[in-house]
Amino acid sequence: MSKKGTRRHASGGPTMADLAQLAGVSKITVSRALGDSPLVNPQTREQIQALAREHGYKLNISARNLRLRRSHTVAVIVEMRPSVDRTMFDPYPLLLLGGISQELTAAGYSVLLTTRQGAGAAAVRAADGLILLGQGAHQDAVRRFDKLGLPMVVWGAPSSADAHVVVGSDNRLGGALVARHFIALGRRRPVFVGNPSHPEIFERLDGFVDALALRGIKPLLLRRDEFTVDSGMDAVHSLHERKVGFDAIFACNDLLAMGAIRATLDLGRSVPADVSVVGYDDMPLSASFLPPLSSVRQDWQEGGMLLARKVLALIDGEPAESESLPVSLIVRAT
Amino acid sequence: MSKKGTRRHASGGPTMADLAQLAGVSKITVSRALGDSPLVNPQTREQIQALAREHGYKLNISARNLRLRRSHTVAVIVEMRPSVDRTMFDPYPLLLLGGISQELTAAGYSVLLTTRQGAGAAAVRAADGLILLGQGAHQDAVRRFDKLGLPMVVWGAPSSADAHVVVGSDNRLGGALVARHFIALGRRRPVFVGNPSHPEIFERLDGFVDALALRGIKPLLLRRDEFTVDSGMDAVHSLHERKVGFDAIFACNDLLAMGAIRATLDLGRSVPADVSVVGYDDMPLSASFLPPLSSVRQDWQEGGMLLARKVLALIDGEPAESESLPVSLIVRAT
DNA sequence: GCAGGAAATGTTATCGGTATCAAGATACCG
DNA sequence: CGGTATCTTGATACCGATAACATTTCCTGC
Repeated sequence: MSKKGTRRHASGGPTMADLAQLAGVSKITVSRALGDSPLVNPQTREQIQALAREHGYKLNISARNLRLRRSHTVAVIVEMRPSVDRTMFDPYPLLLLGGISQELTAAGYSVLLTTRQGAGAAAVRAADGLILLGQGAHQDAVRRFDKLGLPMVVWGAPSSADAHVVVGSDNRLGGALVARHFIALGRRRPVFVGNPSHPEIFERLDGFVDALALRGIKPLLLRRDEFTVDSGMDAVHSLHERKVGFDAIFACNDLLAMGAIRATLDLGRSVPADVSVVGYDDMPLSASFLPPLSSVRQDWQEGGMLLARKVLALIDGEPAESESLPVSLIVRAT
Repeated sequence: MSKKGTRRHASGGPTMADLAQLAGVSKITVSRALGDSPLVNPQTREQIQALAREHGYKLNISARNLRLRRSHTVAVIVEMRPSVDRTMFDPYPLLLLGGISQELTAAGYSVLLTTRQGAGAAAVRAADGLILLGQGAHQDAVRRFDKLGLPMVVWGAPSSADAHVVVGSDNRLGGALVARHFIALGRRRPVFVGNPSHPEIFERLDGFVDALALRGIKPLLLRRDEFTVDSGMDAVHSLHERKVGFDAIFACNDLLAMGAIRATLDLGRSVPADVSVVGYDDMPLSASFLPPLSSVRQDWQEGGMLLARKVLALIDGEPAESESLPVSLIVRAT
């Protein structure tokens, strides 16, 4: 009596075959009904869908992926190791991930998260596409993944050397905005603080230098590898010790900027009367810093969504080009 | 000449069947050889593995998962929407993710990242296990995922109401540490600033209150829903307006603490001479704040790894219990 | 009344692996 | 030398879905 023929699977619920038997139709009809195919009679479709709900039917993705020869998955490879290369060490990557995730799930894709180390896993090679985050300083890594031959999009600064699609915020523009701001304020001796060996930072510097050059101004480059408050303070102190004059500071991160401001104040000079300071990233804290910090803001979430849209385009065989997102200068008290 | 018989697949490389043909053996032997099964002749195995390398063979995970009836995947569901509920809005969740990812990939599992919104996707139901992050304020969401019947582990504060496995840092201990610190300093009128409707925060408050009660001290609860500097300043100002006396502040986040300190100084009182302040999370900036902020530190990465180990245990049918990670009070100038 | 066509459903094969059971080869035992 | 144990390999079926082609049913119009 209890032998109905269904629910014979140790683990997992009913399959399409089970539903088919219950509904008295064939597997393929169930498949079509659940996929809202116009090929099935609306009535039949309703009936089958109701049956599926009732029995808690769950599509087996592995089977579908196998048959369709695609995984409906995009692998996101991040550099998570907290290191001097701060890129993945602050809040923003999470927003980036959020944007990616939002856009991909909306398109019916899954997000497979991996670190560079774990990226040898078979699951990554099975992905339909790849998104690389925080690999800016590792061009070799980029090339390694490129060899997988998968549609790939990279977050960072566009590089003329390689031909992959790069999405990033417009770091050159960021630098230029700050330069123009300084020029408008009549500053003559600006300093750039940061690590230009990182491609994105280099772009900022480059845009900064170019825009200043239009007025015949040549900024001083003060290289600092760590993006911390202490490092920012240290930078200004070193300027003072070397008796180098300056009236404006462009720090390529808000923490550096805060340190620079504090050190400047320590030295008895006023911000912004004597020295203008602009940071980068506009972290939430910056607005409440004393004095409120001017900073360049980039839209990380939008960046994530754009990354996602580009891979999806590539996956669908459509062309996609590198793109830079606009940034904006938030002028506050400094 | 170019027709070798293999590589007839439009997309993707050779399959086991191809290798089998090349090696003159059967599919199953290839499967065994690549899986290092002791059933195959070592010589045959070498030969087949060499062949696989040479032809760039890639295992098709979907096929394997289908046959083995498991996905080797753990879904991580996060609350990404930046909201007043700050949980997923600061750097730390990324460290959590890092720990999770590291541990799971090491175990040969993949990490599927989803938001709560996208969590209806079939891919999530196909996962072997679930990890929930930042769902503290949404017990209903937890229950919803619980219904999937998958091995599940939640990050947050343990709840007596539900029976799932919870991993979190020991928030009660955090509160108690701060309380003891205040007691040792001879403080008598402590204030707690934060939003105790969030379970984790509530635990901090609870530990704080209990430890103070041992000395007959009853702290003032100052509820603040936003975890920002401004909110912290506002909190202290409201105390002042209401002419409420206080000599210690426990803010459940460093930004609140910074705001509180600043407002206190604005009111002409000294930190730490007149008022002691302790924050939570020990963000990188806190050490360089002026004055350097005392804060409770939790090990997020270790938390992530622990979460991962727990799900893996559950997946393997082993028991797992809720666990709290120790926290430590970093005493600085405040 | 029957050809022609649209609509609905079914049959069969297939995606790429792996478990099961069977079988051939080789070695070892008394 | 027959019998059994060990090692190695293979044939077959199957996981659960879908594509391609086949079939049936039911209309429509001449």
